[in-house]
Amino acid sequence: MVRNREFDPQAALGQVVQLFTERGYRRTSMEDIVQATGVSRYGLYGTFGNKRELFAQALERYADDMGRQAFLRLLEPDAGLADIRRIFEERVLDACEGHGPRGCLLCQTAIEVAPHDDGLQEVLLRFLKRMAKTFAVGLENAQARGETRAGLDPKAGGDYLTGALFGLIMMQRAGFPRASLNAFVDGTMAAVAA
Amino acid sequence: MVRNREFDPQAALGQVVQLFTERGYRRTSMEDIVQATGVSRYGLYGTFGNKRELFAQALERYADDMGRQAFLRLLEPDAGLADIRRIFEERVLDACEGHGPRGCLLCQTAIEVAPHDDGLQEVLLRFLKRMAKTFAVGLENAQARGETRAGLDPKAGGDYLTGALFGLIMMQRAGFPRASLNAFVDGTMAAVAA
DNA sequence: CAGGAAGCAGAACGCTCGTTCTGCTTCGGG
DNA sequence: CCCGAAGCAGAACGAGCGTTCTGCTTCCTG
Repeated sequence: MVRNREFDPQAALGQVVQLFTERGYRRTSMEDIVQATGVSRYGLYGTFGNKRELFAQALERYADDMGRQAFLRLLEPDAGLADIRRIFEERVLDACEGHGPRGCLLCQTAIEVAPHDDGLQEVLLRFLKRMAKTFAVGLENAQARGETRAGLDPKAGGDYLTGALFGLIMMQRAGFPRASLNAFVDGTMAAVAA
Repeated sequence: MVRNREFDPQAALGQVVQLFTERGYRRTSMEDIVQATGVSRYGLYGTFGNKRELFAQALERYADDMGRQAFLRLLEPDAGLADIRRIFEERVLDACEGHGPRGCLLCQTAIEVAPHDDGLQEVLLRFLKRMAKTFAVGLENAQARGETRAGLDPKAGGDYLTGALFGLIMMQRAGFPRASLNAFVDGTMAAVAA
């Protein structure tokens, strides 16, 4: 060990996440990644392995960030439906304020990669199951305060909200106007609210 | 005009739809299409144009079939929530009975193609708007018979159901078990039912 | 029945991709 | 202070892609 690395792997991985999220797996070339991160091929292959492994690490990173930023508050006992709604609304705002729809790496993976890569399919499903469980905990908290509709099973509701979030993201990517996205969020909340 | 074509363009396009639906745009090569359809490159380029135009025609065909097969009955006056539910349930059965998840060309387009191709984005959005409108008509019919939840706006509900259908398909592609898919369908119907 | 326009199969072309290799630069340890 | 392990930039390679071209076959038309 003599010469030191000139780049920060975590920062580079963050930019890789963004690239894959916007363009998907096949449309993002290693050359694109070299350009965007400023890291040499040598550095990329030495630090992250090949393209597939790099994608896997980006996926892991994306899911971790998502869990930390958006979903953490659902685990607190005073969380409620408002916090669930906020996750959906932030997603809407995120795309409308920002420079066009930013996409979602989990969706990209589900559609483009997972059906052709059993390993990544397993990883993806693990993240989604965790997301569904977190939603379920949020619903339990909401239920304890009587916010949810009668007869709602929190576990089933967690699966439902997970799918609904992806439906929203899909509408975004397809180019639906903001009014339609808001209608979707309202409909989703109507499915679980009292 | 002397020598006759040896293939049926409509039959070939049907197989192309299947290929793009399963593998997506980038993962499907013209060589794959030649192999699957048995049509020569000459025939493909002469009849359909290049790959992008072929995809556009496959998308058109897919949306037409979808509209004809699943959505037509929603337009009849005696249609109701049961018919809407059946669209979702058929989608669930389709993937579970069949040979693995078949995917959805509209989802593939929304995720993989539309964000990078304004023309196809417009085509896609046109189909989805039509789908939302058809759902809305179905909801109006259901509303007239008092099946829908109080205060439901059929137009907003149509947008909601469109996004929900894509959420379901995404869950399918991600590998969610059938129980989760059923939970999603139940949740979706709970959002619109009385 | 013969000419030729149109369809066919497959070779070929130019390009881009993921990955590896090469020669140079850096800088801690003896 | 200099040796060499490790990082760097970019050339290079083999494979696969979308597309076009070539030589042959078919069969309607006059």
